[in-house]
Amino acid sequence: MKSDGNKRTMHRESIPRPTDGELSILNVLWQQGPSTVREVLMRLEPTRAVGYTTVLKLMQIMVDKGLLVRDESQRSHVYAAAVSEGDTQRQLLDHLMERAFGGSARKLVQQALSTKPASARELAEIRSLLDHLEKSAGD
Amino acid sequence: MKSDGNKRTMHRESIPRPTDGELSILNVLWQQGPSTVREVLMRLEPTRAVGYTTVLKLMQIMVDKGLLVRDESQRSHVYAAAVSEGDTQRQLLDHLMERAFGGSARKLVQQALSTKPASARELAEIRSLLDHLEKSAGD
DNA sequence: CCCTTCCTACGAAGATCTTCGTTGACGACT
DNA sequence: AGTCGTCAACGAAGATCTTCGTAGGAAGGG
Repeated sequence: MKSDGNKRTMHRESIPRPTDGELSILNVLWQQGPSTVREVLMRLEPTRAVGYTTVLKLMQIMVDKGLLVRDESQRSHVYAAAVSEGDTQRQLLDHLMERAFGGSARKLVQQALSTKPASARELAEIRSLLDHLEKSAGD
Repeated sequence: MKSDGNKRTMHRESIPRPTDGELSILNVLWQQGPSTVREVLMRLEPTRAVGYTTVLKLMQIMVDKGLLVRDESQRSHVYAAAVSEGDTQRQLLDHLMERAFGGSARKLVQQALSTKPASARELAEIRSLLDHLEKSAGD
């Protein structure tokens, strides 16, 4: 019995921001593509002390939340990220910008750059990005 | 009876990252300086639906955590931020950078700038910051 | 003095996040 | 068929965050 019955009928209602634990799982899935719980665990274990059922539970919850999708055709279910890395980064960044930087991208960027100085090449890349933005920004 | 007895003996053990609720209170204290619970509530109410005791409790917990300091010499205790806005921003940003951007400041900055384009003046300010950084960054 | 108002302190409830033990099912191997 | 390893499902526990009701003390006015 497939128990839960996936809530296909559930309205898409914006997907919630992932927690730190969820993000560590998403990072694995973004990096290595669709994976089983075991495969995610293998990747997580070196850096985290975490049990199999813990990861399983988390990933099941993430399916409910809409963060992951699951393929149950195999005995070992295969999970995949249902949200893109970029969208997630944007969402988390926007949230932080609002809560801690008064919505100012400038303050955030300045803080980010002064905290962890990038390499000369990275700075050049950012500068290049600025060039692009400057063309379209009217103030 | 001062009840709790401030843990002067407690080691300073790094101060925890503030939660969203705590951040909204810190924002008030950073903006208007040391304030009573009532004063913080006044500032919060327009945008949030929150009760007096809720804010009181939160601020008391924040004192325990080391996020705020309290002056009890008045009947209405006066609270002040014990952490600077910049330090807090840096802490939150570093955390997000690690968890969601693989520690890359460049990716974070690019995402931030492309999400919410700054004005021409802001871009110029960032460019100026880059000039400074380039001088000191050797890579 | 008593009453009203404002304050702190306390405890508890509900929500969410994280963790894991246990159970029952499946599959392969003997 | 019996055994062993692996898996999903479930439930429960502990931690943290947020909320607020209630109680008791302090201050000020009548």
